[in-house]
Parts: sequence; structure tokens; C-alpha cells
Amino acid sequence: MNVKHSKDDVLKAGMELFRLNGYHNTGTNEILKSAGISRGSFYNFFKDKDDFGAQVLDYYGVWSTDYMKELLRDKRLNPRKRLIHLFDIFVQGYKRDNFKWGCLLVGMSQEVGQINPKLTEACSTNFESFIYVFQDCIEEGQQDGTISTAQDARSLTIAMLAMYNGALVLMKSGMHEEPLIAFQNQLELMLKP
Amino acid sequence: MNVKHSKDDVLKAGMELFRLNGYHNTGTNEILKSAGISRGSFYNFFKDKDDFGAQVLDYYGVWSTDYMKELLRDKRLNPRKRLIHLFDIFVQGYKRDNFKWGCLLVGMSQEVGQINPKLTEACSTNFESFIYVFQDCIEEGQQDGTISTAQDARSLTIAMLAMYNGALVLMKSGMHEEPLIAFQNQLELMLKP
DNA sequence: TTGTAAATAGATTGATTGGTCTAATTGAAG
DNA sequence: CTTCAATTAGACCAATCAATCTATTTACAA
Repeated sequence: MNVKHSKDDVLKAGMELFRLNGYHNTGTNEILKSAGISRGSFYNFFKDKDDFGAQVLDYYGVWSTDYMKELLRDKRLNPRKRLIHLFDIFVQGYKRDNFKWGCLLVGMSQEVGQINPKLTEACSTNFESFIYVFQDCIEEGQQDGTISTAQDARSLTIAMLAMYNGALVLMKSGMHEEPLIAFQNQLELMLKP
Repeated sequence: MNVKHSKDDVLKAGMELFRLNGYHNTGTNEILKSAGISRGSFYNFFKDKDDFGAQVLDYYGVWSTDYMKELLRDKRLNPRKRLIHLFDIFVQGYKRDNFKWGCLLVGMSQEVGQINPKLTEACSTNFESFIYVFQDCIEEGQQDGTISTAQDARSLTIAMLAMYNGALVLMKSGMHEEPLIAFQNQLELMLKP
């Protein structure tokens, strides 16, 4: 192919800008400049900004779940340790970049929830993907006895994801690593059988 | 006084609009219309939109912590049950209004984090107020043995607040009450000594 | 090479944004 | 009542927004 600027490049640029600066605070001009394409190309690829936003959410969702699945495939660790290891990798990544990144789904869902059905739906769908990936691992751990069965798999998964998302929120509001550490400590406690 | 439109009325209107539709997605015109004041009055009260935003955050912070403190003052319940009762009241409120509200601090911090120092600072300060209020109660419970001491008070508080914030995020992204219930179940488990 | 449709460039559009400005109104002090 | 500053009203402004439009280039089929 050897295409200079593919659609994926634009989605990647949008993903980074939306994660850093939010959806409504990122203008199309900024996206065009960052992706190095022209306005004509953008509107050839995407119907409008919302259509672009929805595709960015899916791009982020696939990109994230692929990485999560890869990390959770490592059978040398038991399911509980696999989850703890995954979040350790994630936390290290946030720390490495000085906590400037947030979770796109978290930010976007807060920004457009209840006012933009199409984007809200995309957030919801991708959150569900996250849940399925984590739940798979938690179910395996509950079956082999390495993860607590005090709550059913789905509830425990949602509680865990909620605590992680919330820790990212506190992190981004200037508290740095402290909420991430509190999350990791509590995660150990709540997964232990 | 008998003032028709006080500054607090504008702050309240802004708080509701920002919670519902986000900061960047709420124009000043919408605020003026909702508060029933003129542009001149608005810019007489506030230096600019950011100054208004910061004051709205403080207004929301005080309004919330006052309510939280009131609920946690009820000494007929032990500290653990007081916390569980508080979140039960909150969850009932969200349910009553069909999950349309989010937490202003959560939404705002995601929207302006890392790009608007003044507003980010206001988010951080008010989150800290939340933490202090909850931590007081958790410390009391750890001392009288009704709350787990597996984690120190501040870490446990942050983990709890993170899980609550994250549950609100998932709630607003269209999952309705399920994440709130998962949060409440997990809360019981993590507070129990 | 030619024909044709897709992709690209970027000027331009109308609507909306946050913010300013002047004039009118208000309210309290003297 | 008069005075004068504070408040309010709302027209207005430049900047920016998402989106459209036409001209041009590119890519590929015949």
C-alpha cells in the first residue's frame, strides 16, 4: 500500500488529542494538523465529528482490549496474579508519562453522557468489551480457587473496573500516583480468596 | 436582601448545566438563559468563564461535603453503617433522576485535567475535601473496630472514593444501576473488619 | 494514452463562541 | 431631590467552530 496517511493515522491522532484535551476542547483543525491531512480528506473519511469520535472510541477499545488480552494470556501466572500484573504494567505506563493520559472511555462518557446518544453508545459498548475480557480471567480464577468468590464474577469485575477508572480520575485531577497505589493495594485485598 | 437573582443562583444554574452537559459543551448564553440574568451581570460577578467554573466547583464542593457531613453525623449507626447508609442515599438519588446526573468533579477533572491549571486545582482541592470527610469516619471506625484495618485510613478512603467515582462513570455511560450495585456490594466487603 | 471516479487541498461559509462596550437603571448617601 | 457609583441590559465584536464547496490531483481500468 505505502499510503502516507491512512485512516488509522487520523484515528490515532484523534485518540491522543481526545485523551489529552477532551472531545469538545479539541477542534477539527487541531486534528487535521496533528494527523497531517487536509479538511477534504477528513470529511471524505468521516461523516462528521461525531462519526469520527465514535470511530476513535472503537479504535481505542480494540487497541486497549488487544493489549489486555495479550497480558492476560500469560498462563505462567495464576489468574489473580495476571490481573495484578496487568494493572502494574498500566500504572507504570501512566507514571512514565507523568500521569498526563487518562482513559478515553472515562473522559468521553463523562463529556457526552446523556447528550450524545451515538457517542454514549460507543462508550458503553467498549466498556462492555473491557468487562468481558476481565470477567473471563476472574471466572477462571474463581474456578481454580485463586480469586475470591465473595461476589459473582461480573459484579467483582465491574467493581474492579470502577475502582480502576476512579483511580485514573483522581490521578488526572492532580493527585498523581497516590490513588493508583491505593487502588493496587485494595485490588490485592479484594481478589484474594 | 430580597435580591431577585443572586450570585448563588448563577452558580447553581452553572453547576446543574455543567453536571448535565459538561463544561465545554455549555455556552455562556445557556448559563445566562438558565439563570435569568444578563451578560453584563455575569461578567460583573465573574472575571471570565474559567473563573466562573472554578467558583462552581467550590460551590459544588461545599454543597456536597455539607450534605456528606450531615449524613455522617448520625451517631445512632456505627461508622461503617453510616458510610453504607450515605452511599445508599446517594444511589437512591441517582436512581430517582434516572441516572442523568454525574459527579461534577469527576466530569470536570477529566475535561480540563492537564490543560487548565486553575480548574484542575479546584477539582483537586475539592476532591481532597471529600477525602477528609470520609477519612474522618473511616478512622473512627478503625478505632472502634467496625471498619477493616487491612489498609490505612487514607488509602482505604481513596480506594472507596475511586470505586464510587468509577461506578458513577459506568453508570453515566449507559449501564444504569448495575455498577452502583456492584460498588455497594464490594463496599460492604472492603469495609468489614 | 485516455477516461473516469475517488481522494485531496484549502478557501469559504454561517453559526456560535467567549468577551467587551456603552447606555440605561438602580440604590444608597448627602 | 441630587449625586454618583454599582449594577444591569443587551447590542456588538473578533475569533473559532464544524462543515461545505469547487478545483485539482491521484489512481486505476480500458
